[in-house]
Amino acid sequence: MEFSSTPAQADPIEALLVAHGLRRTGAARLVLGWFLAHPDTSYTHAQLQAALPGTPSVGGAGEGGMTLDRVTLYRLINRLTQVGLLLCRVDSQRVRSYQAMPESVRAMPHFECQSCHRDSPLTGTLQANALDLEAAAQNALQALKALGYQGLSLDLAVRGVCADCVNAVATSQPV
Amino acid sequence: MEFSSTPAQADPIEALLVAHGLRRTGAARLVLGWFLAHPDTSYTHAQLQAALPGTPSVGGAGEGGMTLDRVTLYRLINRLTQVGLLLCRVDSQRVRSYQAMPESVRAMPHFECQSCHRDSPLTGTLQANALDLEAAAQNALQALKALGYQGLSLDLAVRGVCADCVNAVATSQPV
DNA sequence: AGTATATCGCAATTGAGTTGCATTAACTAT
DNA sequence: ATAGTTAATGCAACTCAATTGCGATATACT
Repeated sequence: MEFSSTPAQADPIEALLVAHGLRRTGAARLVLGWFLAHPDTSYTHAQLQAALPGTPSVGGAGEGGMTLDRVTLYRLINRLTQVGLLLCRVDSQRVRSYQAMPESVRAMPHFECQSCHRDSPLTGTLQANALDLEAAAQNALQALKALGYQGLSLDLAVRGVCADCVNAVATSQPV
Repeated sequence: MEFSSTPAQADPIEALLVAHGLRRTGAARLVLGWFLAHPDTSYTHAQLQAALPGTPSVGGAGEGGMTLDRVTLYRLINRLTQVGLLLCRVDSQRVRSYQAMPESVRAMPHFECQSCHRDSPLTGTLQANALDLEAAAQNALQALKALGYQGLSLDLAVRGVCADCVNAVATSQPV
């Protein structure tokens, strides 16, 4: 309903939805639109629901003001993920976070401390090494794409105990 | 209690425990011993409790026969992980799995399908690429070790939608 | 020995995510 | 446009890995 009754989708968001076999509902437009408007930013289900216009606060975003049901949002992001529109990660605290599937593949190497559960990106010297990794990874990605895989993304996680926690253990308390 | 009252630990398992500030309890010896006896094998909490001697079935493993409490096992593997004796991963279904922290770093690249949630190791052509990745990764690891990080492990995850699921979406049902 | 403190075991709780089902809205064929 | 089909929504109840509180034990320290 609303206005343009034309089944032809000028809107790129709606075009993506139909191209992936999903219906053009208000919720789907809202959520996919949000992710596309915030590339390279990942949201947990809770963060997304808080960020999405509809709740209280800020106000004048795009849509009206109705809140999206918790379960509806869960099912929607599941659908978007299953068709490859979203990228889903599970963090070290077992919470899923989602972001728009990136166009180009980036390695984004990060370190997860198994003691304090901090997750920090590898920087400095490590980032330089990361670039090598990224280059090497591109080849693997190309091979997968050739096999018909879609929406690929690379996650390089280094796990261990960070220097802070190693020291903290020596003097008792974890950091 | 029991026998050797010598605080000096001939047992390498007990040596590891004390070296990491943990007490030499029966549970700790049992669990750490199990992990060390099964390198490169990862267990979820449930799998570990089932595998550990003490329950019913098989019988003559090592210790007596008393079952380990669920919560005790949770806390024990948490402690072992925090000091770097265990490596902990969270799979795509949000379940943690643990294994003995490997000596040498291996990349073990794997693919996680976001639709069917299958997690398969990269093989064949992809494995060749993986070796490049591994080589590149070693440098990053060395850098971290130099900074005082401990018990490092590398996880290379490729995420996307596998060819099966891409086809399945076209004809409706996910695989 | 005697004391301090990890660790254990049990019960109850948390919290992300799921499932069932009746209702509503979007697509599809007439 | 109009009726029929099927997906998406919303609510309540549920699952399940993991955590927390706390009294009871077992290790470690002096």
